[in-house]
Amino acid sequence: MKQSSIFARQLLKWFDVHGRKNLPWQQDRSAYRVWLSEVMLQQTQVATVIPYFERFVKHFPTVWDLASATTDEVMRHWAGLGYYARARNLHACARQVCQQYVGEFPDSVELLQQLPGIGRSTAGAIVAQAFHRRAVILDGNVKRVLARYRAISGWPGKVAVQRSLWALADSFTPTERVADYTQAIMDLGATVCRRSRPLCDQCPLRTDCYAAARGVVEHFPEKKQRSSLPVRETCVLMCYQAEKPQHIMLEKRPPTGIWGGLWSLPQCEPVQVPEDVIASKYGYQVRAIEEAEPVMHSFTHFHMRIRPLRIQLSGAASTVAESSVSWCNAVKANAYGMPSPIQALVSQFFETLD
DNA sequence: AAGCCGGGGCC
DNA sequence: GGCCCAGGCTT
Repeated sequence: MKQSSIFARQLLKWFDVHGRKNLPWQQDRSAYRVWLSEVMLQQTQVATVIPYFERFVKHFPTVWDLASATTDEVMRHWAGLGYYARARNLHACARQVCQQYVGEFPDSVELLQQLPGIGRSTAGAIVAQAFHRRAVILDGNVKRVLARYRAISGWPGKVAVQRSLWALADSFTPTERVADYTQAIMDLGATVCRRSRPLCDQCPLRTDCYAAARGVVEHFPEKKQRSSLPVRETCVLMCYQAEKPQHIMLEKRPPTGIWGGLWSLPQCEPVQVPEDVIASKYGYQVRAIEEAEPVMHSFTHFHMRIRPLRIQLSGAASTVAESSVSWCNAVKANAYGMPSPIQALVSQFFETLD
């Protein structure tokens, strides 16, 4: 038997036992309901979509109801789902279907794809699930299943990788039970062939899966390669008082996040006004600010451009009491656990003292 | 080809 | 707090 038919056969056998068959849009199937669910499910998880779908079909039972609604009314029912261009396209699509097709969705991928908000994969899903005609889908779940099954390397956003995945998807799509098949491969991707912690011991395709055979399932699909890491900018405040210039203000960072629990210099966003930050957060007035040369520091996922501001304070702290603040001098500096770039800046600060 | 849209789940 | 998600559209 051909490999391509083994794939569908094993998948459908699994679907008959473990597949999802009680989703709202699987009941009372019509092109309208399938289309609506597919658009809502673009980049949105099933559990999030369900209540929106039910409210939507209650208020707009047919494509005619949706087409004749106002934009505000449609947007109101979409509010909270995100990607609001989907709602605008949905409304435009409903109107076009009523005007151009007398309220009947066309049953071919080519015609469906010409409608707003319907791309290749959504068109395929509608054809397979609403019209029970053979059509190919390739959404995030299918991409993951296929990339692992055949160990397809490269990031799926690349055109060459997309072409390979579409070709694979096409070759595995059967001519019988296409509605169940498309649901099955999505269910497998969502529940077994998950992005993280896949349940390979429950997978019906395991014996023929290249990635599983090599023990590298979680290496697929590959992530987008970051050619240049993003650069974030922050200002560090090197605060000292004229009366005791040998001390610098340190602040203990929150226990979680970047540099969690370490001592560091107070920070602010480049868009903030340091004078305001110091007054409101630490209760000091500023006498003078001098900006030093920026320092670069690299993390795994981004670069940080640190702009040191040497700030002379005037007067004592007013009402604001910061328990997480400490005044550090050159002798005590070693006793503070500081991130290396901050450590370097603090040492540099003490070296430049008279 | 790459950026954008967005709220929510998950780690 | 980052990454990803039943993608499609724009530049």
